Amino acid sequence: MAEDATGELLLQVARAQRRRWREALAPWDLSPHQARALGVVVERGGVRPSDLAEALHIAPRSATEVADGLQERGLVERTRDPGDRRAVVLRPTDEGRRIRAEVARARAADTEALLSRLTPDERATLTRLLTALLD
Amino acid sequence: MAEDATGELLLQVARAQRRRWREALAPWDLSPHQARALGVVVERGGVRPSDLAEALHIAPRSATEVADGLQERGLVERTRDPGDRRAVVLRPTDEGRRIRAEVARARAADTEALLSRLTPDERATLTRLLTALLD
DNA sequence: ACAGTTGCTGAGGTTACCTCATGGTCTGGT
DNA sequence: ACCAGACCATGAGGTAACCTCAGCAACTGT
Repeated sequence: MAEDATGELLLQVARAQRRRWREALAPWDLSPHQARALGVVVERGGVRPSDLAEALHIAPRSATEVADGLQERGLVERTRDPGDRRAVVLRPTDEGRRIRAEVARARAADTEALLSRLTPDERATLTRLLTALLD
Repeated sequence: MAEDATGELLLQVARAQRRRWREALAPWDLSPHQARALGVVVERGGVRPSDLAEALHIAPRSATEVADGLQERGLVERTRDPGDRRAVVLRPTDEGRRIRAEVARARAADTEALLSRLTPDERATLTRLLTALLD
């Protein structure tokens, strides 16, 4: 029962971080999922909905809806793939790139605030241990 | 940007653990949320829906529905609070206690499998660091 | 050249939340 | 001893984020 607490702790810390992130995202009225999707679109420059679905681990059909949401907010636009006229390519708008940069900054600051409780040494150790847990 | 990876890692590890847990729960056809609710009911012996809501961080109305789900499966039963005739008390059935014990065992084994990659020393260190992150 | 596959999306369903309204019950001040 | 106001659970009805299935257009291998 005592050692069980480590797993519980892990989830608790992750939950706290996710909650803080959700709050940090509020100013832009984006869900964590939308923010993540926007990140994928900006990073890759142009993504097909089906590839976005794979990146987000959702069904292809659902990526259409995520794209709808971002398009409504003017953060991405749908363009045609010249090499395949069936396909749609989601591209970030200037506004999308701008917002994504702001979100990334807020997110980094948030993580920094959390990890500032640890010394640089402890941080390195934590990174090492977590990496070991991931295979 | 490099230190950013620690926060990312934390979420990744937690996500992996949650995924494994969800899979471990499949044999009983319980959602993580339901398993958690069953745990609360069994641990406390008897809970009012509003208290369950607080424990699960959901609205009181939603606790009624979680209770419905567990009651349908015969894992909890609704009884009246003799001291307050407005109130309902959710109590575990024998089956509920049995399933909860099995789930707890599976969950412990699962956590153990994850943490077995670390030495006892590393585990203690991880626990210490995570605790520090939680205030 | 056409049968089968692929890419997106409309239609419609499920799940897990939510708020608001209602009816029964408790409680503190007078 | 009363009753105004708070409180408990739940019915009714709504929303967001998923899902599957069907359909249309466009691509591809033989």
